[in-house]
Amino acid sequence: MGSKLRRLRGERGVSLSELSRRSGIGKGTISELENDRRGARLDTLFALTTALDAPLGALLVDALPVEGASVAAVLLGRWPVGPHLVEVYRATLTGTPQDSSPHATGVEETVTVVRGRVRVGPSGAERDLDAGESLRYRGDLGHHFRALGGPAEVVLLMHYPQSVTEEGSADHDH
Amino acid sequence: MGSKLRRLRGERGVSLSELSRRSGIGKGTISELENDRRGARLDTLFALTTALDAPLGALLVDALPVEGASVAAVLLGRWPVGPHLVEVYRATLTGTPQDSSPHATGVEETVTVVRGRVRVGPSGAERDLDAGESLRYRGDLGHHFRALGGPAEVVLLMHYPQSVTEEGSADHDH
DNA sequence: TGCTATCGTTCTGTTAACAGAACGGTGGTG
DNA sequence: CACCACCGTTCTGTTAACAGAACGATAGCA
Repeated sequence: MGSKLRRLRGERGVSLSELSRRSGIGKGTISELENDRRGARLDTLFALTTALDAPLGALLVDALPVEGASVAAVLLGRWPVGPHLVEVYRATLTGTPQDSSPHATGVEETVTVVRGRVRVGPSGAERDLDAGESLRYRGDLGHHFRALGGPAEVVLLMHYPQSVTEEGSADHDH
Repeated sequence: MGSKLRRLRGERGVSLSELSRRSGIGKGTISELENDRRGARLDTLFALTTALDAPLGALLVDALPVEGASVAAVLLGRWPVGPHLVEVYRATLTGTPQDSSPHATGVEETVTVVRGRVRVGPSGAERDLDAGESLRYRGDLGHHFRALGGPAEVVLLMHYPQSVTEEGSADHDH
């Protein structure tokens, strides 16, 4: 978790001391959190993410592992639906085209565009979506992501046929 | 937060002592958490939600306030997109038809069905959706939710024209 | 070269989150 | 009634999360 906090702070270009000032959390505390020398209380994490203008989830879960440099994704939720598993991501797409290698068989994806314009879909059958539009396609074929014009934001719903993924941990090893 | 934990535990029909056994968290601890006599550490909340087979978010955020008895919704994420505000909910619909009074003007909703079959849309223009299908409609008109057959599960994306809603808090009053 | 500012880490004392025991309350059974 | 099993709350001692000070390191500037 500490690495996520450090990365988040780095992205914002904010020093540890300044984050301490903004959030009201002692800077020794933040330092030890970033170095995984401590677990954190919920209110502490909330104060930090608020000061960094980030959702709490950014610290709690891992980014989508399969996607590449032009997709930054944050897991919003994951739960079982019968024998299946559903994951919801909030993702930001940059202009660079992004090939996504096929996922496990049976995976279906639903993309809903929140901002911008996106070209997405299985290779050879891409479609262009404007903000507000949705597209559903099979994720077990190769497919593309690409923002048209400026950067775009989408909500990505992944539907896995069985819960092969292991349950996430609070990674509080200490 | 304590009330959410207590409600969650009640829904599962599990006693405080048994939750303590399952989660490895002392039952005095759980009792005081439920009565808001304490703040919690992240690893504690994670152990509890895991034992209750619920997502962490179920404890952190409030349920959708506008909807009624036949819709149980959990906020998965909320973030600003330019001047707008986007919210993503995971919702469970029971068979009873649910009228939703119009939201503020400009609100758009996107429903993606995850499980079951759902009749949804603005009054007079409902459509039936199977698992995997999506529908987008204006939320500032009256509209209906209704599971067909068994209970259904959907992901609900709300798109507000401006961020009127206040920022959530970790409600750690103490 | 000093002086100062800011960085991130480590140290110190306080506070509170925690486990587990002790407690009172309630319902079932002989 | 006594006895028992379990419930949820309150109490007690330990541990660690926290604020803030002290520290060394690095950089800018006269």
